[in-house]
Amino acid sequence: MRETTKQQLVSAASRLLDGGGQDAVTLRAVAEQVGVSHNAPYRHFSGRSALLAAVAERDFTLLRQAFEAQDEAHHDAAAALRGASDALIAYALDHRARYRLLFSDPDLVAEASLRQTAFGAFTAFSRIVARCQQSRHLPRVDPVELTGLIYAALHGAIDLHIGGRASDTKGLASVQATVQLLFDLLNGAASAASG
Amino acid sequence: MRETTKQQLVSAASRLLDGGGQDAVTLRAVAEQVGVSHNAPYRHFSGRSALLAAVAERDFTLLRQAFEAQDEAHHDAAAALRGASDALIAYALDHRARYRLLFSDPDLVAEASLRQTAFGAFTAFSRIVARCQQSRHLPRVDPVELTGLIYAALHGAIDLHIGGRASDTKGLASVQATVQLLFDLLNGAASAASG
DNA sequence: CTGATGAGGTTGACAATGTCAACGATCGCG
DNA sequence: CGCGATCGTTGACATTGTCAACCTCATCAG
Repeated sequence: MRETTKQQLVSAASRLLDGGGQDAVTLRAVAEQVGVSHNAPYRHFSGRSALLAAVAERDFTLLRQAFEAQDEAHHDAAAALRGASDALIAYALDHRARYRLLFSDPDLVAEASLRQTAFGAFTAFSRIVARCQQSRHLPRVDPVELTGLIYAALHGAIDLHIGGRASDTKGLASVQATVQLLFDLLNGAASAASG
Repeated sequence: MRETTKQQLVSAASRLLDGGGQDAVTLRAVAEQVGVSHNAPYRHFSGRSALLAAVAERDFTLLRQAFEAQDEAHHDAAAALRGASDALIAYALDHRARYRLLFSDPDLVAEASLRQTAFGAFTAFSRIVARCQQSRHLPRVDPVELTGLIYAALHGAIDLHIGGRASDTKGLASVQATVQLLFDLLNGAASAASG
């Protein structure tokens, strides 16, 4: 068996999301892509938002795995942090509408299981941050608070960039430069405190 | 004259946005609130997105004014920065859907004049950041980059909080705590570099 | 074998909504 | 007076999410 209809629906929704944004993801278009009738999705999802939640859940899991992979791939904690950040940035810029769905969609908070999955990605990221604190690349403040700060800065930089709310002149460099600046300054603060 | 129909439409849209989120802002509901027919809005706006853009434009101007007010009200640059941040946070938490419209809506980038207005708010904020650099409360790196970082962290913390993507257990404190941590660490980095 | 059961799919309908087209009033101005 | 513009109205239409009713067919108890 290749892919169940349910999985096909999720894949089709992801594709439409990448192609034309949120508005392009109509249940009817999704159904047509899979080759079923306009009401078939209701056999697998309670409605449109449940389908989008499934897309988000899948991608949050992929992100968590990407973070874990970076954590394991790098002996140097700072390199792991850069790798995880770059992975998130790359995902966001390659799949803007999907990124927005995961991190900014207001209607998605309802599903409790999705919040759990989202928190899983956050937790994987936090482990890398904690390693950086151990190796004194980051200041030794409350690890959860610090992860929250870095995660927020990353998300904010990405989101403002995607939305064209910031300077807008500098392209991809802008996000990476902002994040790099944060890491440099935090590194400076860590050195100041420990040295 | 109290308020032109056009202004009433913008106000009604804001109200609906606050009350029921993006989805509640249907052109028909807006028209009904104002007491005109379902097609009257088209005499003032080219369509739904143009109406939302007008809402965003008005609020961006209000935010810019709030930033400028904080800049002028505080002799201490650090206090001005805190005041401006608190103003943004308060606005965001009081008007979540509106905040999302201004800072995260993907369909709003089209309007060029709106980007200008959004940039105006950013610029007002950047002046406060520059003052903090002068008084050595913030490290003396590129002012635009630093403003971008702080703005991104602020937005990210707010957005993740509104969306319930972060720890979620700590309420309003979470956003303020995250921002405060950033300011403390940046202050530490500034002292390390200059002292 | 048979017949009930349930999962997965289909067709048809409906209400809400954004948008377009055509029509109408009201007022300033030649 | 009459003309045009501004503002508003009514009516219609396509799209879309969603519900209800029906179909089909594999599975499985008896």
